[in-house]
Amino acid sequence: MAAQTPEILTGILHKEGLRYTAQREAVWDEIRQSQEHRDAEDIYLSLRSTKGIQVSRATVYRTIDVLVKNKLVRKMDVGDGRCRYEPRLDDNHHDHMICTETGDIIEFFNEELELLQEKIARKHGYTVVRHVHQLFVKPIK
Amino acid sequence: MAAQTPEILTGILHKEGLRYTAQREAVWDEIRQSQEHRDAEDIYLSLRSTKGIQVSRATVYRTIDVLVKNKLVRKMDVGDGRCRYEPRLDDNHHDHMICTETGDIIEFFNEELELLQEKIARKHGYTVVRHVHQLFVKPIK
DNA sequence: TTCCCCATGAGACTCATTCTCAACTTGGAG
DNA sequence: CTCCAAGTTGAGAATGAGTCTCATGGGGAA
Repeated sequence: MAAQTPEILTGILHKEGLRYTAQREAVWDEIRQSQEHRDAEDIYLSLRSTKGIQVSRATVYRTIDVLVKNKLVRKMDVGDGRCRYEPRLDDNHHDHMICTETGDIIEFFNEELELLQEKIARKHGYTVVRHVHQLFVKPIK
Repeated sequence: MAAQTPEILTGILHKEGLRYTAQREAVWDEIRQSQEHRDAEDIYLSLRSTKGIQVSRATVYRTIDVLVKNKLVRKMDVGDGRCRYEPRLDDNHHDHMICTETGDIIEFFNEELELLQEKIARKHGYTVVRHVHQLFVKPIK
């Protein structure tokens, strides 16, 4: 699976008529190697400072767009003005729980919940295209 | 109920140590009288152009903050860069369904869903403080 | 090698929202 | 009634994430 990773990116870039460049690879690697839910500035700074890779904010954003469009990366808007990104490789759908005290982001998935959403939409004559579901929670003492 | 409305605002302002001003009343009236999910610019322009009330953007935002804090208004982030506001008077909690084709916003409430969320949070040692749940939907043909 | 188109970076730009600060009100104290 | 300290306001500057521009840089095909 890990061995396939580069091909996943090249395949997508090819499909989009885009070239495989060092910057695009670096951005994808940076997101892929992290389990965190990071914002664009984080990714940009990490590439630059920590890894010393020459890349611009514009390229980071542009590359992320491609990755999101092709489902290699999930984009989430926590409502604080900065979007977070997480790798979506071998990804099973899940939603997020955000701890209001620590900022921790916990992933969760519940089949029943998914079915219920579709059921609700249908009741109104719709079908669910996508959804945003975030639980802002606090620890039980 | 309608007769109580002014007192609701004065009470809240008093509790917050704020004065009851024409601008604050106008902003609350504007939001209260509408069933729509409107953005700040909408509210601002409506107050100015349509009703000819002298008010600034800063005051609109400042007043909305107070109203949101005191649960007279609900703030929702649809993810398109502008927050929407809706009155919360006599409000029963509900979530939103956004039609991806028309932009229509439909409200819904489902008890089972609410319980399920709390159950999920508890499973992780948390309790739900608030949540964001938006279904992006399209009509069934 | 040449040509052409794609890719990139720096910085300008957008746009919602927040902040600043001087001018204005106002509720009370006296 | 008058005055003052404190709360309010508006205009516009500032902020900040994200997007756009455009001149420069490469890379691949013939």
